[in-house]
Amino acid sequence: MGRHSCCYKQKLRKGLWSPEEDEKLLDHITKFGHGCWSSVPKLAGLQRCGKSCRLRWINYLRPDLKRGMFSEEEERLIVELHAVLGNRWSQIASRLPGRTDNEIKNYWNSCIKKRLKQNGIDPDTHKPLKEDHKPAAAETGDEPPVAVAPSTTTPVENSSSLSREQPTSHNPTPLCWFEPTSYGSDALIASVVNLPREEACFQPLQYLEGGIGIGIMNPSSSSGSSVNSSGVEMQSYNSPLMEISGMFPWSDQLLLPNKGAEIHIEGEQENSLANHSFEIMSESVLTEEGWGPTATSDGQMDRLRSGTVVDPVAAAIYVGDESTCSRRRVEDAR
DNA sequence: AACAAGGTCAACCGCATTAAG
DNA sequence: CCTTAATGCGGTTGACCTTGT
Repeated sequence: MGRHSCCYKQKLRKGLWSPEEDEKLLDHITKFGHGCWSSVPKLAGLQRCGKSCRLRWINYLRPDLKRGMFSEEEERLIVELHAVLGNRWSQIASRLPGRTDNEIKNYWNSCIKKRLKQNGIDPDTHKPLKEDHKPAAAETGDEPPVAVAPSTTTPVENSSSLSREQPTSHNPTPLCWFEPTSYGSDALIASVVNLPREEACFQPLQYLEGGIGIGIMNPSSSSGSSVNSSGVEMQSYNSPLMEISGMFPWSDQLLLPNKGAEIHIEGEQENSLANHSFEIMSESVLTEEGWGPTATSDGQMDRLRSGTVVDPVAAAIYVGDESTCSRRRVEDAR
């Protein structure tokens, strides 16, 4: 255990990669693929250990890397995912196409962390810092606000410091979101979901385990509201089942090539139970074959497939045993 | 121009997990 | 089941760069 055996070998280069080394590695992997990493340096003619080659490929040479500055949307996503996942950089990276875990980790440590602190947010807990730790207003001055995970913000912060766009007909105001029952729990992970009433768009979250659930809540299943520790109004739902919901197990075709598969809820907004429909946007991903037998109840899947009509007061992507999921709706303060 | 301080980021280290024999 | 090798991940380091004095 412990150290990789190749680390003991002599005459292995360390440190920065030269352009020649990059070329050799790129050429080799382009032609033959990496296969077993420990054999790559020998086959590619490099005086490096396999581990070093792997890292160089993943973090620098891979052709699908995006590079360049992080967009505002990427930054917001990182903050939101970090609020749920903590320092699981590889899982966060899997949600940002073209970005590496190392890149995100560096960006977090050098930029986001600092800005969250300046905004009075503890980057570790994603909760407001204590009053005496907050910087003076003058100190927070010119830095643009960083997006804050919704589950951690107070209503005041929602209206003042979030860098979300203003609602328009194409970009409606997020109605609500969900909080996980506890960080690190797989029971419910949906805090990254903002639900525009008119045009909810979800992306399956690769890090979830067990499956993906899609559901729509009916206000009639609400058991009442309460105010959480951050002062955010929470709506509780008693019913273990939503009006329409289903659990779909992860499968390779869902996870690997189509991380960005989308599920839309679309339709005109009216206050009736008959004005919204599901549409599976990527049939190649969420094929019927790919849907598992663990649907919550008979009939619901058929309705979902055919684009059924419901009132999406709220929706969530969650995982695990549905019966253990406590779903909470957070009213948008705006 | 020279230096110091702070920031950035590529790469390494060491541990945990997984796979193979 | 045990051992060992391979792989993956997060934390850390240090070289290089930028900015301020």
